Amino acid sequence: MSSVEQGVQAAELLLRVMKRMRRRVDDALTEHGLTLPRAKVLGALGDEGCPQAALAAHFDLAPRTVTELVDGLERAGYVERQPDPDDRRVRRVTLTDDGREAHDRAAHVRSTVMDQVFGDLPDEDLQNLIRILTRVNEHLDANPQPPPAQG
Amino acid sequence: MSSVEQGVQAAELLLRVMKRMRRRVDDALTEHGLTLPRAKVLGALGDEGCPQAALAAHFDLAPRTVTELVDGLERAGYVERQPDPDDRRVRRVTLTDDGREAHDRAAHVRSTVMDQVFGDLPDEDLQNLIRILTRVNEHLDANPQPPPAQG
DNA sequence: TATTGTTATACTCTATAACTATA
DNA sequence: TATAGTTATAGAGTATAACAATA
Repeated sequence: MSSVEQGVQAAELLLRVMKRMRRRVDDALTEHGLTLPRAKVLGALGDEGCPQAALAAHFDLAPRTVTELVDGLERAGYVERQPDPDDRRVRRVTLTDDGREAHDRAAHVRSTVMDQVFGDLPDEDLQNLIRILTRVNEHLDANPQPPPAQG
Repeated sequence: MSSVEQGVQAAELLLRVMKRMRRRVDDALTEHGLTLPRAKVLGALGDEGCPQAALAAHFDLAPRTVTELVDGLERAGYVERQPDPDDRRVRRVTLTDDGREAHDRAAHVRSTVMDQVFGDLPDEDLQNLIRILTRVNEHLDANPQPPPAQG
């Protein structure tokens, strides 16, 4: 098999693993009243909260998208929007006690699923996997996405 | 580092690689008038077309979702709905010539991106990656998702 | 009765554009 | 002028429920 074909095969296996992992995390989070994007937002909130623009930058999302995610979390009672004393345009998103609990549950869900997925790999394979994926990520860093053709 | 922590680290790397791969494929498909789910549907259509229920079963989607995807492909001129001579309830989804071309472009996009992502890995790493991911998939097969708790 | 695919409805994630309040 | 976040609008993906046509 050629190297390109092997690359495609690896990518397909990766897609398959990811889809199943994602599905398991999604289902478990749903039972805990969360979605993956919302759980990530909870995870990004420190103790002092965070302006929405910082979330947009951190997750590379449009401001409107952050409004949507924060709306959902606020409806669920997991965050509150609080005024920023230094800049009246800013609304700081802060965790409620329920939000902190939800975040802890989400973290537990995540590590449980990761263990379900990778738990039976021998240490050597796990280390190899980490090394190879790190290399792939570095390759992606070094080869940014080409912009759309202009012609 | 514990094995569980390594599992979490591997999962995070995997998520990161996947997200970037997915983003590149998405962007390239957008330039070709497609989305990932729609491209997959195109790929599943043989020469004789396919009833929508078969697509729903194949991709594990609700019938309503298939209606939506096929609507989009039909608007783009990539598929047509044709009556089934044997069962008047059934609408067979068939590729148009444009649809065939779009599918070919999508396949090319996919393998190009896969090569961008994995193309610089040494053969040994690629083979290891394939072996390890195959094992993970087998582990997932052997450990189906537990149903939601009933208490 | 069961199946195919629809309309009706809804939720989430994502986005752009126009706008308000503020800096 | 520029920034933060909103409303308005849109499109994609996903779903359930009710329904019509057909088997």
